Amino acid sequence: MTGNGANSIELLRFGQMSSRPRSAAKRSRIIDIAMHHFAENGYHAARVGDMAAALGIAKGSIFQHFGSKDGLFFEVYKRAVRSFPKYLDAPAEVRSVGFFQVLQYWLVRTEHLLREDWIPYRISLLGNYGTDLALKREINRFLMAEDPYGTVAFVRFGLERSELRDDMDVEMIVSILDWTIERFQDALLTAELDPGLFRRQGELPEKKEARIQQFLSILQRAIGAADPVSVRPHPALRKVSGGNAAAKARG
Amino acid sequence: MTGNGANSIELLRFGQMSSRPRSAAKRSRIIDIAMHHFAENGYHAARVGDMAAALGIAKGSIFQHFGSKDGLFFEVYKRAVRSFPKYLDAPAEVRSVGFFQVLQYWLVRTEHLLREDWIPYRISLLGNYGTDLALKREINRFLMAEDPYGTVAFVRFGLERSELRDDMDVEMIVSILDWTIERFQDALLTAELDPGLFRRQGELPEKKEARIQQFLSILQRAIGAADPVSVRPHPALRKVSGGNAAAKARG
DNA sequence: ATGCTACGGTGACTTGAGGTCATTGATGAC
DNA sequence: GTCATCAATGACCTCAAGTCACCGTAGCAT
Repeated sequence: MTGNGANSIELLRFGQMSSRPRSAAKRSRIIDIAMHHFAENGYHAARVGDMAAALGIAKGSIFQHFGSKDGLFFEVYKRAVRSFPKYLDAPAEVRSVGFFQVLQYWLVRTEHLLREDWIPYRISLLGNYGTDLALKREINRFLMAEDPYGTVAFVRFGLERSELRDDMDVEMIVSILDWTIERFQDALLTAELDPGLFRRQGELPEKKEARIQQFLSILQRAIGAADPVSVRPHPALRKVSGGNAAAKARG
Repeated sequence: MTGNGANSIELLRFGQMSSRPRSAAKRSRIIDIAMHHFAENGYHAARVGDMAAALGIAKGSIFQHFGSKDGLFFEVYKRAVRSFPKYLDAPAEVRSVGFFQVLQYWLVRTEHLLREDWIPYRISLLGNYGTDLALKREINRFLMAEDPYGTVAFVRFGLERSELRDDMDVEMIVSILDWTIERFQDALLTAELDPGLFRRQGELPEKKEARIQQFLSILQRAIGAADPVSVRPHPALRKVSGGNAAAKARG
C-alpha cells in the first residue's frame, strides 16, 4: 500500500480515529464484507477465505481481528441488530395514538424495511436459528444486556399510558412481546425470503394485512389492559387515548 | 460380531423386520448413539467418527445409511420429537376439565419429563436453534407435515368445547400456541440445562409455578373464548359468536 | 536522519472433520 | 457348491478453520 499517510489523514476527517485508527477502520470494513457474505451464503457456506479475498487482505488478518469465525459473526450480528429501529422510534404522531398503534406501525412497515435492506434481517435470522447453541447463548446475553429493539422501554411506555396490564411482571410482558413479535415477523417475512422456513402465514398481500390485525387483536387481549378505553386520569401523565387499537383495527 | 443369526431372530420377534431387517436394526442403533452424542456435545462438536467408534463400526457405514451428518441429525431429531407426548395424551380426567387444564398439566409436567429424560429435549433444542437454516427448513417442513405434538387436534378439541375463540383462523391459533409454548418451555427449562440461553424466567421453583399461572392466564385471554365458564355443548359446534371477548375479559 | 521497537499483516502450514469409493466379505437363492 | 447382491470397510480425499514464524512499516528516541 502506498498512500498510508493520506489514508490516515482522510480517516481523521471522518473523526473515526480512536487510539487505534487503522484498526478500527479495517475492522469495520471486514464486518461490512462479512455481513454480505453471511447474508448471501448462510453461516456455514460463508468462507472466511472468500471474505479475505474480497477485501484483498490475508485470511490470517481476519482471525487476528476477530479470533474466530464465530467471533466475526457475532460482531456482524451486533451491527445488524443495532441497525434496526427501536419501537419508540416510531413517528411522534403514531406514538401519541398509543402502544398498539406503534406495534401495528412496525408490523406493517417491517416488510418495506425488509425490501429496502434485507441483509441485516437475514443476519438476525441466522443468529436466531442458524448457527450454534454456544453462539446463540452469547447472542441472547447481548440481546438481554442491550435490548436493541427497546422492548423494555416500549413496555414501560405502554404501562405508563395504562394500555398494558399492570398485574404482571414487566419481564413477563417483555418476554411475550419479544417471542411473539419475533416469530410473527419471521413468519411474515420468510415466506418470501426463505419459503418453507416457517409455518406459512398469509402468502397473499391482502391476507397479510388481515393477519396483522388478527395478531394485534390477540396481543391486545393477551397483554392489553382490561378496559383500554377508560384510561385512568393520572394527573401527571394524562395522555388521553385516541381510542383503542383493536377497535380501530376492526373498523 | 458373532451372534448375527440370533440377532436377526430376536428382531423377528419384535416384528421390526421389513425387507431390510439388519439395515433397519442398524439404522436404529446408529440413531440411538448419535442422539446421545448430539445431545451431549451439540451439533458441531459431535463427531461422526466418534459415533462410529462407539458403535464399533466404520464411519463410512454411517454415511452410507444417512448420506450426511445433516441427514443423520434429521433422523435423530425426528425420533426425539416423536418420543414426546401429544397434547391430547393427557389423562382423560384432565382432558375432561378442559383445554387450559391440559395446557397446565403439560407445562407443570414438562420439567419432570425433562429430568427423566433430557436427551430428546436437548435434541429438539438443537434442531430449533443450533444447526443450520437449510436443515431448519427441513425440520419445519416435517413439523408442519406431521404435527408431532398434535397441536392442530388439540386446538380443534378446544374449539369443539367452545373454549377457544372461533373468530380466528385455526392456523393462527395453532401458530400462536406453537410459538409461545415452545419459547416458554425453553425459557423454563434451559435455565438449568443451558444457563443464559434464554431470557431467564423464574429461577426459583416457587416462582416457576407463578410464571406458569401467569402465562396460562395470558394465553387464555389471548386465544380463549370470551366467557370460558359457560361451555355451551353446541350440537353443531359451529360459529357460536361469543360477543366481544375483550369487554368480558375481566370477568 | 538513523536506528529501535512494537505491532499489524502475511501466507504457507497444520489440523481435523465431513465425505467418497474401490474392495471385501457375508447372505441367501438356486 | 456357486453365484449375485449388497452392506461394511477403511484408506483416502477435500476443504475450510485456525496457527505462527516472519516481515514491513509507523512512530519514537536519540
